[in-house]
Amino acid sequence: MVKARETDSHTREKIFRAASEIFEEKGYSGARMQEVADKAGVNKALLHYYFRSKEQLFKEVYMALQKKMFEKIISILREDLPFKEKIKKFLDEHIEFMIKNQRLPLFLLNEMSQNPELIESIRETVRFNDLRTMIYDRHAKEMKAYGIKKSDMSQLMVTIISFSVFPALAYDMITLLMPELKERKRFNEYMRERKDFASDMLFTALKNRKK
Amino acid sequence: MVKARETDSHTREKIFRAASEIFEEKGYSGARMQEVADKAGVNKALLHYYFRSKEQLFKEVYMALQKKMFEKIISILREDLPFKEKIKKFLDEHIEFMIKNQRLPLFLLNEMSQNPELIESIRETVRFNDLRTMIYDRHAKEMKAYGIKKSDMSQLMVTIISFSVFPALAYDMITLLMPELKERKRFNEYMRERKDFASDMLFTALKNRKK
DNA sequence: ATTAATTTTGACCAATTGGTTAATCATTTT
DNA sequence: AAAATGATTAACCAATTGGTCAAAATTAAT
Repeated sequence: MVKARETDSHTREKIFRAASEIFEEKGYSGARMQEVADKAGVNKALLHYYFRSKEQLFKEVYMALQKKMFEKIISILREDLPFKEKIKKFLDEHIEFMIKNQRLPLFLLNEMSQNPELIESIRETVRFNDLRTMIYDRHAKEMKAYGIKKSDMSQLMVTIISFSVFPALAYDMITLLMPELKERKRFNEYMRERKDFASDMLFTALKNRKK
Repeated sequence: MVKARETDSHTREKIFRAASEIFEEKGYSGARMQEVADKAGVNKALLHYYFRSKEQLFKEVYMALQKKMFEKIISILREDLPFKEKIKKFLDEHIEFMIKNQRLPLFLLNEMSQNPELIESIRETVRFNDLRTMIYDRHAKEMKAYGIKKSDMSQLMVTIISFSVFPALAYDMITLLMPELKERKRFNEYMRERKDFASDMLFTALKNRKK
């Protein structure tokens, strides 16, 4: 039984993964340490051995998930592409990301609202100053061509992000109005349809906007 | 026999209001019966006297809040107005509604995802069959003029709703990117700006859409 | 092989939490 | 005024939950 010392970090990892799933599904206050232990297949005392407390374990999980979310958004926006290409790529990749991580944004927003001090912790792991300025300055020429002012950027960015994030967030509300989307496959199709829908709507509006 | 003393419904009402606030803020699993009692200024046993259990109290609160949310959306969409007016009115009224009820959608979506059997309960209090069909059929002519097909309605409706709901849902994420919006006053301004932004974007896109 | 260090466990603890109950207080009815 | 009914409370209770600890099991070092 050379079960080896690899179990060291292996066990910690198992716990972390189980905790991630359970916290993401039930939130901090809904999650139970015993359930995490069961899912990880270890004794509950081990959770405290590797991660002092529920709060610590949660914080580590939260930070990782927060990083996952924001890094995805920011890395795409940072890329060196023409504006239109960049937005299209964002919609494509981020909608795929939301398909694979449907529960992620609801979890994050909920915990943020529950625990305001968590919010700023993102700055420890991901750097982003004023994304508006960054994007606006980088695409100065194109912005001018579209007649976009810096002050328009706030509405614009929220709108673009909402195209991909909102359906993931509001899944349960949407499927109430459109029950056929409850089927996973149909919902994913719907999300992928949304790539072109959003891109068309956005750029048609920009191209023809009134001064 | 005179219908009991005024305190009857008064106390029940106080508890219900306190519970509404606390559930909306902390969710089912984060809320404590003792805290509700304190906020209502009554003994904890009274909560059980008027509402059997935490679950019952929660369900009553949830149903009321759910009704509040959906009735607002649906009542506007039902009104007898030309399509464009209707959408503009929706954006106006619903954005004002979201300003006054910022936490409402996050609460609802969270509880729905936590407790799937709650979702369908809406049908007990608010009637809405297929909103898409209802709206599409009612505005058949205008839809044709815009070149909108019935199959476009799903994306369109989600997009329109997201204009008002997403900023309320994603408030904490948005203020992370735009810290100046943390000030309540500025955020409300931002929301009101959004009425015209959304309406312009939507109708410019519709008017110029490619076949 | 022995010892030392690390990891894992079961049994236990104290605090919290939803819920109950019997007594008290207030109001209405007779 | 007394009895009856309803509202309110303090004191408990049982279950759950995060957390601890000493012993056992496993792995590494001597």
